[in-house]
Amino acid sequence: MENWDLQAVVRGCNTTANIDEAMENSQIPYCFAPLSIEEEDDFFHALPQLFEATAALDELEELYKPFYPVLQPSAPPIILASSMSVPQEAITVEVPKKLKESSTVRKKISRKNQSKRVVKEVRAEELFSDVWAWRKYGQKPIKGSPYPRSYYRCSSSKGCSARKQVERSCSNPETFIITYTAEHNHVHPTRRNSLAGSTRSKFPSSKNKDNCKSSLNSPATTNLAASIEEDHDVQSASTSTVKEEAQLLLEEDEISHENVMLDVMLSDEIIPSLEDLDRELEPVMDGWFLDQFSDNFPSPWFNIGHSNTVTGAC
DNA sequence: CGGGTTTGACCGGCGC
DNA sequence: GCGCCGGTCAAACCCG
Repeated sequence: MENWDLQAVVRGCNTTANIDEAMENSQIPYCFAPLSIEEEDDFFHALPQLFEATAALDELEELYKPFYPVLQPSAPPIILASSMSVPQEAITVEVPKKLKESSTVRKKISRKNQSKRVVKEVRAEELFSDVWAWRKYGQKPIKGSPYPRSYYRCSSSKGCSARKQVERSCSNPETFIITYTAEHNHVHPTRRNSLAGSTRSKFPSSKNKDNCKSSLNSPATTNLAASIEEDHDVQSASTSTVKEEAQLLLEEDEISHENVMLDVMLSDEIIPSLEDLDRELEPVMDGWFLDQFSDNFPSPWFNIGHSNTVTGAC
């Protein structure tokens, strides 16, 4: 049985001024992996060629912009889908499709939006680490790949045409290829997930005979990750946790004060159970988390709250 | 009831 | 023109 690592916290609010400044000066998209402070210094001093590639990075950043969260002026930067220990590749793909005029407007728009794509390769725990809420609308087996491709559209805002395809990498089954298409037509999502009705367990007891998914219900985003596992016949512990979700929400609360009411509502649902979980699992998880990630994050970020993951009980 | 996932059907693009 | 393939739709169902 394959055990997925806990879904890592891949989005951090780095509040240190030097890091903010470094990120701005370097023109590196926030979605790139965070470095420790020491690594960061080494990074920018030892790689002059990096700055020669600024133009290329600018282009990359431009292509990434649609997927950036729009921050409040006073908000710290968000690191989107950063990698913990695995280098993250992000390439843009110009799709040279000769798109014919479609018979319907809807189809036309849909196809048109595929003219530019952003492809990322991420680990399972990073699949749904962005700030947007995604709703699955399809899944297809792909020829030449043993794994199906799942199709998601943004549910953060009605009418948003942003789409996301998730497919497990053939060459490295531990990673997933995420292809973003189209753009979000709204700014920061009002909620990370549309929660109404979505807190149901992905694994109802009647269908749960084969797996030992955590009984912890978690918001849709978590269920999406679980869905991916199930899609690929992977039995595992829960990859994400309500605890992490709560941490993310707390971070978002710092980012967007306009969402205070919504976050409070969510926190009310989640936090009490988290405290119980925390008491039980903290001794184990703190040690594990520190071992896993303390070397991969700048300490300011890490201090925000490192005990924000929970294992599923398998 | 509303928002989620699942999944078979449908449609357009493309190669032969 | 035909068939394959990928992307999307939408009905059915699930869940709190």
